Amino acid sequence: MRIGELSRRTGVPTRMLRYYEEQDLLHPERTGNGYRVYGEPAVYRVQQIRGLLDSGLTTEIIRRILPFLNKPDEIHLHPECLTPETAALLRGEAERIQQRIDCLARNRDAIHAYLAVVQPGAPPGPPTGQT
Amino acid sequence: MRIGELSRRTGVPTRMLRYYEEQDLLHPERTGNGYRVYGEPAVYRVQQIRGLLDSGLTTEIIRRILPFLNKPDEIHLHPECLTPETAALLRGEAERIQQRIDCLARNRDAIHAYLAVVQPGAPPGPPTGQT
DNA sequence: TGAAACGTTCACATCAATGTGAAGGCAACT
DNA sequence: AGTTGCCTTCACATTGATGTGAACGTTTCA
Repeated sequence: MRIGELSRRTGVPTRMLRYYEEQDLLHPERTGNGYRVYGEPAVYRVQQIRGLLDSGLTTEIIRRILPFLNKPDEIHLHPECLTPETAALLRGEAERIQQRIDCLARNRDAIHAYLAVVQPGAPPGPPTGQT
Repeated sequence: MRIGELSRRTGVPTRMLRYYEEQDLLHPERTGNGYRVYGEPAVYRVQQIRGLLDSGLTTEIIRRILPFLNKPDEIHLHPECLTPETAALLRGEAERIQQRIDCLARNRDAIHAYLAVVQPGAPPGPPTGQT
């Protein structure tokens, strides 16, 4: 698919898709006339990038860990490609990610606890409780 | 304590502490000569702000949810203070936070799965495994 | 008293992510 | 052929979070 369709399917402006490519996060093919062409997996990949950016990771970090973030059933990188430095980087980032998770979970719980106190009877789950 | 000590104890530059105040996230007292004076709870509050900022929340969002993020044992806001709009905001933000958590957890797991495949024998936990 | 360490405000600079628009080529359909 | 819509690159602007420094008052301590 071309950039427009990818944009529509992900909700990410084309400007950003080009930016992510410039940042080495996406690597679309090109047709004869220079148009970018993306494969189907690009949709998930873009969503993944967006989620990580939204969670405070920088494009630089994402670029470095993205190659290792695929499903284990499609591990294409041979272990030889993993230098000790890279392993340390991955462990370090996993830890920083965990810290974010802890912080977010703490505050999510605090919000739910507050709502539970002032509005007993509304479950903390998906139901928005409009009615 | 004054701004310098708070900075030392949190690792956050004084510049940022002043900025957070400008953004209405901190509200220190002032001494006669204009010096900011922070209470002990400010330490935790600054760490909380940092964690949330680091996790992708903006100062604007933090400002709006911060009053509700304290321990339930010190709930000072009467339920009357909670308008339906505020409740909806809180639920919405809790959901956005949950999405971040899910995304981060997914990718943390992917990193651990990768490490487990290429380096069997190293636990995914805290031990950095330098030796 | 004078230096050192701290505080204040104000202002300008940077950096990453994103918005926006110009100028032009390509594709499809009427 | 012309119009409409998508694509290209280039470039400048904005926004939020930070860095940095000037100019100046305060506290502390030798």
